[in-house]
Amino acid sequence: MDGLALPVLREYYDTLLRAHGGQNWWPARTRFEVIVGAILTQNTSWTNVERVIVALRRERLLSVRGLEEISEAALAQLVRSSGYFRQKARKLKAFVHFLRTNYQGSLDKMFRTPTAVLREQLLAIHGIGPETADSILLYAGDHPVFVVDAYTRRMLQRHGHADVRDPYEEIRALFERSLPADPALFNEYHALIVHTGKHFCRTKNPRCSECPLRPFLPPTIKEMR
DNA sequence: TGCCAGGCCGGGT
DNA sequence: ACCCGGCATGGC
Repeated sequence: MDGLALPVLREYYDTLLRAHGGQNWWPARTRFEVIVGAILTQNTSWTNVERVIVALRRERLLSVRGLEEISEAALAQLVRSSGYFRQKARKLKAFVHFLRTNYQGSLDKMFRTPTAVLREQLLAIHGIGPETADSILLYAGDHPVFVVDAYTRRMLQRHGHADVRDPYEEIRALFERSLPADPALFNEYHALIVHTGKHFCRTKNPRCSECPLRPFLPPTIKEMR
């Protein structure tokens, strides 16, 4: 992948927006809930996460204090249905510990930190990798970073713009230099990619013929004959 | 019934 | 700098 912007990424966005309309993501009531959801949904379907969010809300645990006061073992049981539950309990604990230690438990203070600095801090937390860090920055903090996930990679790969093994940072840089640095745009674009991916690009039963981006696909071998 | 889902870590080359 | 096994539940 070279260092050039890809104007076609703007066309994809326009096309997806026309086809599906605004997605109004991320499904969450508060910034803290966004962060919890971002951690819980790692390699896990959102339906498995939703039950946990509901349970945590019922237990009044969707707050920094709440997660600080419950034991890790008890938390693990509550997040069970989101999978990797011991790992995720530890990760949630690690995040609130970070927030308390560095920002007195205040998301306001945390998100006032310059984007690049905060991104590095988030990446240093156990359980927060590039996608989770960027989801937190964009969807909870309204910072202008593009979130790259499995759907994003699949889309670029199918259209011949990237390889599966391209590093996360390169994919992110590609989007960020091809688009204006607008959090609302990045937010909507990523939501549209996920929405489109879920409906048309599943490994099983792909309905690619109905995908709005189909006109942009390179011809298959069969079609070239 | 196996495969998959909005990743990340730690240890090994 | 990559590569890989482990982590775990619920839906189809």
